[in-house]
Amino acid sequence: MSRNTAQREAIRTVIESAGRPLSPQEVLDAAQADVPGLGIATVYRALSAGVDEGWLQPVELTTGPTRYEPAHLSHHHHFRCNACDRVFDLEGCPGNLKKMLPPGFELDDHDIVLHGRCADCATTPGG
Amino acid sequence: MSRNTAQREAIRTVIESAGRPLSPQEVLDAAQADVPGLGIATVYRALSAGVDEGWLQPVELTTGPTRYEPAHLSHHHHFRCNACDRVFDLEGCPGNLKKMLPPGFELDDHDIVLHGRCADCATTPGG
DNA sequence: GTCGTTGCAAAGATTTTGCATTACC
DNA sequence: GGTAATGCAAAATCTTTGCAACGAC
Repeated sequence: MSRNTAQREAIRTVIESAGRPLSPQEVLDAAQADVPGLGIATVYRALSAGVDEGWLQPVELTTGPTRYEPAHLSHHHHFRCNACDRVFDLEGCPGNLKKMLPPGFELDDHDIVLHGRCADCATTPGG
Repeated sequence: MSRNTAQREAIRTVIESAGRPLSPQEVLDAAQADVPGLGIATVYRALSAGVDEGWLQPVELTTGPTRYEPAHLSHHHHFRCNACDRVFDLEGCPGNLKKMLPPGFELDDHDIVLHGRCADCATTPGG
């Protein structure tokens, strides 16, 4: 039976309120505001526990470390900003990807990652 | 000026004849048939040099290490087999991904990775 | 009090770098 | 012969694990 520690509560709150997928390091940086002594190993363990418990899902990207976001979100894809390295959720899905498969291949799942500049960075002249 | 060493020639031959993107470890395993003493560091350096020289491109996937394939291939996407861990090239592209972007976001590039079982593994009963 | 959780540090795994030696041009 | 490239091993980065101490229930 899992316990409600200050560390895990802080980690969960950070993820639920982020509005976008976070990397373990981003989770650590944000959660340390609540729990100063928090260690990165605890973050990894809490993320792993969250996935096991079902409320958290990993977001595998083509760039950088795995991010994590709440599992209650419906099917969607992701955008990574080349300037600030943040990842954002996108709505919609092109669908009909089976037509890309060679004969005999079976499709289970798919990932789509768009790259570019987020609204914040697109309006920044120098960045 | 770069030199034509047996190591780099073996590495390049392996990649050009593979027909699918290879990981550094796959390149090492295959190229060691030609150059027995080949080391992994040499593979990484040769791959990096190939990207710099323009004939090689990295394939970033949502799972596992970066793969590499020849740069002369036209726009395409990838399929990773969950059973044998190999990656295959796919033809086609859904296109019209801009409609997924939130307001103010700028699209530079995109990756699509399909997951499932390749033709070889789909017909294997137990695998 | 029990036992899941934590924080530190050490260990893995993957990729990069330092350096003396090798070998292409 | 000059110098890019190699191979080994050490380092760097990211993630996992061991273990003694802590603290939720």
